[in-house]
Amino acid sequence: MRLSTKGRYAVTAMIDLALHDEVRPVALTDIAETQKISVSYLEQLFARLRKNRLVKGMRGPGGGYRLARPASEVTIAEIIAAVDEQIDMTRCAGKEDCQDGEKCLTHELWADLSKQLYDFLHAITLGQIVQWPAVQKVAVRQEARHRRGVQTTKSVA
Amino acid sequence: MRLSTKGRYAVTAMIDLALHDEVRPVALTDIAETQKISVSYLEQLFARLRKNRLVKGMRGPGGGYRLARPASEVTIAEIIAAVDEQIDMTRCAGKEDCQDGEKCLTHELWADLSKQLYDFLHAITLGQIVQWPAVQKVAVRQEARHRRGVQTTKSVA
DNA sequence: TGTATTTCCGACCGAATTGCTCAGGAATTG
DNA sequence: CAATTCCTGAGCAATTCGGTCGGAAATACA
Repeated sequence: MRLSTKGRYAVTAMIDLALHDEVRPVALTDIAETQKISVSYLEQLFARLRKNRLVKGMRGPGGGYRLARPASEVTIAEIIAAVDEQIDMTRCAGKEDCQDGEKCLTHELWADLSKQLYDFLHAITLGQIVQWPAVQKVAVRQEARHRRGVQTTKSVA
Repeated sequence: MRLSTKGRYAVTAMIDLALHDEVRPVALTDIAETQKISVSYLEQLFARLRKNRLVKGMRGPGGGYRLARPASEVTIAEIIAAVDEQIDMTRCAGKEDCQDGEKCLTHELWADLSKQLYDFLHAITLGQIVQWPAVQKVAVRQEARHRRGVQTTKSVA
């Protein structure tokens, strides 16, 4: 269980989807704008999210991404694990007896601690988060902006 | 709150200290051996741990590192925060109104989620971890090895 | 049918971080 | 004085982060 800006971007993007789910698909350009990161980078993240069946992509005009499952069934731990795509982590995982023929302290300990962390993040779903007051507040504001048809990017050809 | 191998090394090393505290200082060479990482890298980590008053260094033969406080008063969150030494994280922290004059969704949301994670890790102390069965088991084995004076590294010149 | 939109896909790239090496200085023990 | 161990700093290869570019495939709509 690793945790960096990558996971943060992914989680925030998923919240974005959860907020507008049932309304319309969310295009990556929208997310890129609100999150202030590039579309191409988001594409890489969403490729992994799609591979892990967390989102569904819909092409063409008016297209975008949707949650593949109800928000109440998607957990933070899943999202972070999907984009991290880590392989080994413990350096001695299975391949050799790292210390004296048995598992090392690092192995045992971190497995335990990591599991606790995972369980903690696995208990938090997108459905819960969209209910948080802070999120609700911003969501309403964003939706209002969208309905007004505001274009923050310059509409140059 | 970031979480990578760096934090993992630091936490595991601190556990090592907690296990042998009250007995003797632990030299970095010992930790480097059990964790299979270089002494110099550990020195860098411990420089930060020392700066954050989590450990005390004792020079000279028989020296090493000790916990600066009782194990029951040192939390995982502190350790990780000490070695991460992160600066900004949110890209828009304070310096500008990132969206429409108010804080952005990313900001609000991640602040909340990150705080929950921090609280969770702040509730786990080194004192608790050394009581875990898995840790106890390995600790006894390690201590036995140490008393026998076993040299796991080849004793070549 | 054509055109705009938007997901997909792959290659490549600069900057930061990770983990390490080397070289030496400062304190402490004996 | 000599060995040990912390302490400091410079530098370096590999990886990851976040991004750029160029295009292909699907879809909506005129």
